[in-house]
Amino acid sequence: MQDEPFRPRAYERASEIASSHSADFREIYEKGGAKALMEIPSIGRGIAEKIEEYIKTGRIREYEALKKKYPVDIAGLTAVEGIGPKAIKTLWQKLKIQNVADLEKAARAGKIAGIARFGKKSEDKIFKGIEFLKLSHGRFRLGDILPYVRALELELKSVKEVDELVVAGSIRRWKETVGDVDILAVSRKPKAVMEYFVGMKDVANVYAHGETKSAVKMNNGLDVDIRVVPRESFGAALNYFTGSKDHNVALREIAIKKGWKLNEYGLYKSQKSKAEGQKWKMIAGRTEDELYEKLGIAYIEPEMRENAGEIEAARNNQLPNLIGYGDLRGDLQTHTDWTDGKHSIREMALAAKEAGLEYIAITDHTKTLAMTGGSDEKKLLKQIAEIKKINQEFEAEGIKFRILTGAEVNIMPDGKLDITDEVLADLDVAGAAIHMNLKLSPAEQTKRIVRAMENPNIDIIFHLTDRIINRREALPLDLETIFKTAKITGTILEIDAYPERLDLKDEHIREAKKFGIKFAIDSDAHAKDQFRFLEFGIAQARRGWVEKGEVINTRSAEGMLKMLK
DNA sequence: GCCGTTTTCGGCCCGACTGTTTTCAGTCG
Repeated sequence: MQDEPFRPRAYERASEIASSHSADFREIYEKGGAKALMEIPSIGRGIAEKIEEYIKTGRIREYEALKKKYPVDIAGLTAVEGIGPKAIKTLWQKLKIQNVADLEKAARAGKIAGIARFGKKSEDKIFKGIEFLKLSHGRFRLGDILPYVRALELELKSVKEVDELVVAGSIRRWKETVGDVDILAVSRKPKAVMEYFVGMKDVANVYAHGETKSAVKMNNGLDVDIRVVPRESFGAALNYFTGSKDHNVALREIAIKKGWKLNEYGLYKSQKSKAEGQKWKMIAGRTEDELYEKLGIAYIEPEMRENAGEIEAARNNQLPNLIGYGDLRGDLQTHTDWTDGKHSIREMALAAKEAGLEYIAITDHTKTLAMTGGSDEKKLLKQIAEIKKINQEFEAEGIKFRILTGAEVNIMPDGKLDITDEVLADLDVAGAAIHMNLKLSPAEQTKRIVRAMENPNIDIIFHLTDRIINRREALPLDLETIFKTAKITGTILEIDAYPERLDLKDEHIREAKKFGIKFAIDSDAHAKDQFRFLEFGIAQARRGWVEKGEVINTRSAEGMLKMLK
């Protein structure tokens, strides 16, 4: 708003670093002062001093002075589609608009159309923007919208002017929540594709309808963007449209250092000719592989493109060899109609086999999770016998599949378990998890988990942080202590693939890896069609840079069991 | 405000679409 383009970006970058940094800035400051903060990338003297001022006094004077100058809800107003800093400044100066409520009132009174550089259309757009803001869902959980997106993808692929089409953006990176859907298409008749796209029957609003780029909102509130490029630019466009933005910017900076230029159409080398001055010659862009190769770094999988060290790793040929989507041979957390699952042990096993697995562990809930009808020792022993029987039937019927016995044991507030060690010792796979008493202090929660891991019969901690995406915060845990204990006790940590959990999440997985911890990727299936969830877990593992060897259920049942306590 | 195997000063990613404009600024991704 003050015509300063770069300083705000520097602060924005610093704030992103702060929110994703594994250690708390306050602790870093207390240990090493402002100097230690300045060692963090994107934190220089200026911002380190601001952080210091904030830690010491609880406020930042410059920020408060700016707030006085513009007593305006900038974050709220920019959330209205089409409203940016310049518009906010004008609206404040001319109409004293401070927040979205003021904006709505002014638009309703027809006051906006009269201001310089605003017209009737701007006013309508603001109206619409506010309406959509009220309906806005924020970010969608990937698992909730992926089926819808795949149907949309199929529909668009069937359009005859579409030669090629792919869903890019955060969906291709398998980010756990999705802000909008980015679709890339190749077509020789982009206009026809655009017309089909904005005319789809589920479209609620058209934000933009251009020759090669359009944007709409669907009836379910999801924003979808499409972009059409020529075939020779497909790789560059795919890279550009997959993001993340930070990853793209970093790639462009590599190009610039070489004196080249990277955009969504390709990688270009400058050619000087006397007659025409500077010209750009395309040197890569048909495929992503070609693009990375020309930039001089190894190909980076979409799940890793967050500018979180992957470019450095690619430059040094130190990228991990990520676990693949077909690498799982078993599933170590599944539920049946013995507790809160929908289907029988046999049905679940056959569905797992159908999904390409060789074995599953049946891990129904235990007795203190009363609402699920959790098992006590007696019921567990009965289930063990039943599983043995089904395995024998399978053998007799020539069905090559193994069912392992197990449980999802409930961890009590003090870290004790609700099943005796004697019975736990009989199980093939004993997982433990927190389901209640979520309000304990970080120290108590951490102690609780540590105690469960120290039990020699507990092989795996299921969904460690107990978060529900978009609904429930992760437990406040001292992860360093937990990861250390997991390593020492040989406890496996689960990557729960249930789409609303995805727990551990990507950043925690990367952190856990540093301690040498092994993982299990489980569906947490409560019905026989839920083995499809495993791909979300694998994606999350890939986002955490996990290799096949670090996941115990990529092994055969025999090999996997040897990895347990 | 940050940063530096081209620089401690002078850069900072790049292009499409829209609206209000007669050539472009603002917004978005």
